[in-house]
Amino acid sequence: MTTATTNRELAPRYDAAAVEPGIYQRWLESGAFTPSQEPGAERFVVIQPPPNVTGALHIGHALGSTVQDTLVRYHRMRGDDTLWLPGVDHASIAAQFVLDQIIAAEGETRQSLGRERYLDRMWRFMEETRDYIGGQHRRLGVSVDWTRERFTMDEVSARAVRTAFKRLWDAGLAYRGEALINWCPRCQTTLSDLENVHREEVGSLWTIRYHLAREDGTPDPEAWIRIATTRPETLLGDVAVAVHPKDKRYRALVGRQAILPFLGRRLPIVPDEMVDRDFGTGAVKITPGHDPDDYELGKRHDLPAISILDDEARINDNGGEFAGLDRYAARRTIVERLREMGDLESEEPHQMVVGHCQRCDTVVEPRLSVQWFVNVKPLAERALASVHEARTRIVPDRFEKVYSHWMENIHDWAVGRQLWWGHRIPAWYCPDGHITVTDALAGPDTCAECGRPATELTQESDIFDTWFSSALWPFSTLGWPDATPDMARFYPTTLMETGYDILFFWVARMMMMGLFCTDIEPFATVYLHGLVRAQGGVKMSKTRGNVLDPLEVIEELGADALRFALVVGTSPGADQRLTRAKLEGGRNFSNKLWNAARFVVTSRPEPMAPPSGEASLAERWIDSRRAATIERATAALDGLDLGAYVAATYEFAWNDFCDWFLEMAKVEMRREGAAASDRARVWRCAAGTLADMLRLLHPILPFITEAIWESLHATDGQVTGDDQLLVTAHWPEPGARDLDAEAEFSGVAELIRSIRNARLKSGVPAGQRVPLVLLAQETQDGDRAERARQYVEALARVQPFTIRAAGSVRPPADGAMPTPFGPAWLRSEEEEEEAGAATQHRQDEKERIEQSITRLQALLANSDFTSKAPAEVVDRERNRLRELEGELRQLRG
RNA sequence: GGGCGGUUAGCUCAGCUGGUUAGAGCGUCUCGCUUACACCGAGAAGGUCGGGGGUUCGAGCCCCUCACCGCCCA
Repeated sequence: MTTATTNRELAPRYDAAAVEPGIYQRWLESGAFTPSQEPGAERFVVIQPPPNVTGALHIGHALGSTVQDTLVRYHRMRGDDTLWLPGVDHASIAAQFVLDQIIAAEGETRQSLGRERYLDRMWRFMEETRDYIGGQHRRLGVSVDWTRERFTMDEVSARAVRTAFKRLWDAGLAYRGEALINWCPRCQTTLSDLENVHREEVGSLWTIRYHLAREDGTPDPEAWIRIATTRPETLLGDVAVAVHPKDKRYRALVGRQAILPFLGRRLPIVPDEMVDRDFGTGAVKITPGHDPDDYELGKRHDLPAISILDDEARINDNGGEFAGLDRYAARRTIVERLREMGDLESEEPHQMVVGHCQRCDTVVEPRLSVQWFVNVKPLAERALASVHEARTRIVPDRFEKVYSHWMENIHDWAVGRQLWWGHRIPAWYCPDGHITVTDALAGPDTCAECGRPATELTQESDIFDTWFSSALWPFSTLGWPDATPDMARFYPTTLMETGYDILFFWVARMMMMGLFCTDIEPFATVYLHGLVRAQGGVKMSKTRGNVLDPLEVIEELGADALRFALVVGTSPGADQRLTRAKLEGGRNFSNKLWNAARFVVTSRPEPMAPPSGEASLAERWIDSRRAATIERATAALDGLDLGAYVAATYEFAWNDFCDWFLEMAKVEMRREGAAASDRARVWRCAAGTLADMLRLLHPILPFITEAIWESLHATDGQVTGDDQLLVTAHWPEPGARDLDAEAEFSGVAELIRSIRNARLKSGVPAGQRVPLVLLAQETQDGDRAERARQYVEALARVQPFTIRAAGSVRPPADGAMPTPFGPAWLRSEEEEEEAGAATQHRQDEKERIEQSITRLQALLANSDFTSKAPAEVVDRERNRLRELEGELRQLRG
């Protein structure tokens, strides 16, 4: 019957690269990823965090997608109405950063192309990267519903953005106003506080003399106040000098004026509590146009704010003779000039914190500007209550504190960006200064205040911060603001899975905007995963050259291996190190499964007799282990603990199924004279267990389990049932545990392990069969040992295996090894020679047992323990002591 | 400065509401091609659970304190 075997021929090594792509195609064709409406089914809805269209997915994306896919596949198998909706984010500042570099290589700039051509170019660029990202996702195996794929720049999203903004405007929460904002001179745009990344740097602290003004307003060459600054170039924008009101050194100077070098401006010396007396000289220059603290102080003292820098951080016309110099050139020049004038007292190295552009790392410039803001305080209050009142749960829960702290100290959100790629703010200005905000995609017909026709209105050129559209993602993707069927069916969503590093950027804002727009929390649970680091705990970065490209890993080791490695041994919210060894562990596990399946598939009895007869110990035991594993795995997945889920299924597959059950099943199936019906029954058990194992492992290892499922289905359709594809097969039910079988098995396994150990210690060649005598303690031990005979003989290579009743034979003079059934020794009854090496082993054993006995006796003699500890704990210790005493008796023979 | 997390075997990490002798993978050592798998099998060695103090019959787990590493916020 060669046809059957060639049909099922499987290579001895699993080749993931050859198998995986075809499987993904089959899933797509089956439509498995599109939710099938099951009336009354539980819902499980995940909206995928949209990766930036700017580049490729990195290993962090792979982690998020693996976690989501694992949970989604699990819920799909449970029969839930499951939707995982994919999409990408337009990432305006990041996208422009990348595209600017591309066109720079062609000798173009954003400005030289102009807005329209630049945006055309952007759309083309985006199509390419989007395809690449989609391809990466497919290789990873994501079971997203591609028919619902969204983009933050598509029209549905555009409507959502406009509608949300209009509502904020109508509610008085959106406003346009002047404020000191974070400006990136390279990206040429405002940044939100979150995009301004603070970092410690070593700079200088300069001490400068500001001469005091004489009566006639001219500087007094003999009198000055010493101010300390880290940014001398900003003195061009100084409007005052501030000192602490209680600082005795300067009390006499308060109310007088100093003269600004170069420009001659009179600077009042003002008292303010903000000033740190211990910093520098205790006197600080005040530059409201270029420092947030000074800006606040300026408002308190009614001081003007002067801007001295242009868009590119060059000194503007307010800087007099320094106009046109770059900020750093201006700093050098000004310091030099002060030195020449004798007004520079000192320059010292100074540790300070400097803000950098999150995207391009340029030093951010605080700058006075008119901007669009959203007052998010009222939204934050609701978002805070949602978490406090547990309508949304954050996992792990320690992040609730981080979330709360941020929400409680929230600042207005600068939502405008001076960029081109993004949603343009839907505000129109009329020549009279009126502002019209509309949610109509076509724009307003007339000025909302004076009725001027649209032709006379001009639209705001700023666009929205990308995170503004991202904040609407959980419902804009489902068709909001329209009451679409998907909104009704899938909103609010079940789970938001993302990295803790964007808790503020994104999760917090989704909560706020979700509540504001839809009056309900956008998701029930937020699951935050940790960072994936390289070996040694360092961040992966291109400059370090330690990045792992998901596609390369997938091509070399398989998507399943990558998925496994990303989840094994992790706990929620914790950072992890991804190493080569872990990835290989994933591949090795795949190969193990492959070979176990290969054995099952190829060992099917041909022809197949009707299975019958009583289940063997191996069958009863593996059934019970399977039940236990299903319980563990299910509980772990329900608790979002993927590390525990993988551990449970891995142990079951490798230790229980492969190492023990299959070896025992071989014994039964290969036993000479075994009835065909027994062989059939054992095989069905093996195949059925394998099938459930595949179900259990499918969420984390979707490709290989599907591949094996296919061959199992072809081998014996009865095992796989009606389910042609594993992806839509049902999650297994635990069934009953068989604790008797588990107890009996552990005795047998213990016996086998003892014999193997003794063999090795005695130097018996591995292939050689050894005689073994077992002295059964009690009659039932003899029965159990007899039942275990076939396993012991095969798995411990024993021949002959002699079982005797206690007292019928004398153990050898050097003692015996203790086993759960009684003392045993590796000699036939006739043999009397010493197995010398074993003696030391037994001596070690004896000492170990005696120590434990002493410890337990002391414990049980302690009346505090016996009276205060729970009864079952005390009983357990008593039993343990009894067992140990038994073992010791055996050892002594 | 405030907050959070971490410190468990050589490495990477688990360890549930405190309850037997603290586990896994990799690595190491000893055997082994026993017809699923050497990307494997069998066996073994390896830990004063960061230091100190406390609570408790009992602490890797709870409390206090110190040290070091990392992150977030200001």
